[in-house]
Amino acid sequence: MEEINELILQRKKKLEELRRLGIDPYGRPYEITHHASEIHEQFKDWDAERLERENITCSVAGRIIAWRSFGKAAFSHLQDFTGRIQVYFRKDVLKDKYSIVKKFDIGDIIGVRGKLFRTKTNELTLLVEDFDFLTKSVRPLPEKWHGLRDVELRYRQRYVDLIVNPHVKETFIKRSEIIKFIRDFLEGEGFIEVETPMMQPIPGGATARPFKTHHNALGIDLYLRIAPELYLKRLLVGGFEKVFELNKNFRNEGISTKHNPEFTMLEFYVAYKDYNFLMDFTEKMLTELVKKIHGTLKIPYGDEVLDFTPPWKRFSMFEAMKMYGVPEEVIGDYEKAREWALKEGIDVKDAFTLAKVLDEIFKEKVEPYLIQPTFVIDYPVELSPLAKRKKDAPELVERFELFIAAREIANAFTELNDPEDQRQRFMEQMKAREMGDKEAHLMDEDFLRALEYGMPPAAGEGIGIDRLVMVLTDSHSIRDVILFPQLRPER
RNA sequence: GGGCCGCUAGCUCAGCUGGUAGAGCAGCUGACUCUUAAUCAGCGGGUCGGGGGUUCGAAUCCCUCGCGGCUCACCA
Repeated sequence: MEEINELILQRKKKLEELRRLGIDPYGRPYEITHHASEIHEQFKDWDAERLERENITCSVAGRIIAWRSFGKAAFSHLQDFTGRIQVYFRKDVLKDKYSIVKKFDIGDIIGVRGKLFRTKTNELTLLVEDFDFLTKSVRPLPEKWHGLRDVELRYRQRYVDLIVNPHVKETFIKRSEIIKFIRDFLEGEGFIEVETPMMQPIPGGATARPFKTHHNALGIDLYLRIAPELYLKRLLVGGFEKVFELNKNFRNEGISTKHNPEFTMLEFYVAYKDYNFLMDFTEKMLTELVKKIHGTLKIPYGDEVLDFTPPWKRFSMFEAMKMYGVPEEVIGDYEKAREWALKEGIDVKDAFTLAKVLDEIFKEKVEPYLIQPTFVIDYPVELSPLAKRKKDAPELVERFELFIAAREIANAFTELNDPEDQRQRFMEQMKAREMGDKEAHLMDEDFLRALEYGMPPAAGEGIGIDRLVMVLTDSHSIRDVILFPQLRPER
């Protein structure tokens, strides 16, 4: 995309002038002694006299983000990954080389070396004694006060967003810390990280529509996975007792502030445990995570304060519904439930069973109010074709969902390991699919074969990492926690 | 996919009931060796998202297409 723009032409002209002066505008490695924040950290308590006396020389490299020039001297701020540092150029120090300084533009990347001092206003500053030109920037950056506001540009040109909007970088650093913490925590608990197919012949493990692709050499269609679940459970059959996978899933559905077509999911499985164990485990893992990231268990989210202090509330799905005003008789009767839902203005036109109607009512009447961390447990079997039935209530399964800030953050259950029951559940899903439910699960004979070899009793959980990061970074769109969210191509 | 809102200079934004497209920052030229939204003087910069229509005349009104945001529906 070659555009003719006066500002770009001016900068390209300066680039040629640099070449004429013998400067490589796209430079070489540069040896630094400090990052910007390290200088501030190390010398924050040093006053002007001490800096003068001890004659500290250091070198930093970064992008010029501010420029104030006075003819024979200039102040600038350099920005590196860690922060900003003021630097000071003087003609009497740099002599002939000062003519190059005059060619600098905001956005250029340079390396500087010199003495630290404090200005009249006490700002820690580097008096440049020598510098190397490292990279010419031929495109003008957004302006210094307002930065880049246009959300479309922020997502399309995330590189610019990252340069000029500091909190964006902080969010993604936090994201990295969150993921690292989870990996470390699970490994500390004896879990093994595995990688299972992203391209699957039968997309399973979730109710969702997949992306389809094609393998030429094999001559088969494949699907980008909607979940790794069925493969991870095959590993339980194979003898793994604690496994996890932390990677992307793909779902061919709408895009919204809570949905990106590719998103990051943690799934982990533990043999010989049930969903009660997972609730305690999740509470422990997330509590420690929040403490690590925020240093406290009470964190802001929009206008709310989320309090992660354990123990978290635990209600059954039906209890929760009653608590939020759903009449008891509605919960046990399809016709009554449907009637009540319609009266309340809830869309149940595609809900042909009691469980589906109750699910709709729950989403409308309960979910929006689950601000504080809350486990909702014991779901209808029909909504959970891979979960084990409750012993004393076989129409329910041992399953929980964790809600935080009215978002489903985790979904977990005691795994169904009876191959005959599993086959029945698949059959029912096939029936639903024939009725037009495009998201119903597909029959997976190989998975059933694996169960027939025997999968130990186990519990498994999925945690939506992007949503968790949203909650922990006070982000209100999933696009703010995904570096390059999916957009329509530019035209 | 539906509804609402937006798209004007590199960036952030004005532009009224249709009448010669503006500001700030950034840029260019000049002055200036402790500034930090530096200052002072001068200058340049536009397919007003694209296309079509109405009109003597359209950034402005109408139609259409594109891209985005919010929201509803589906989902995690």
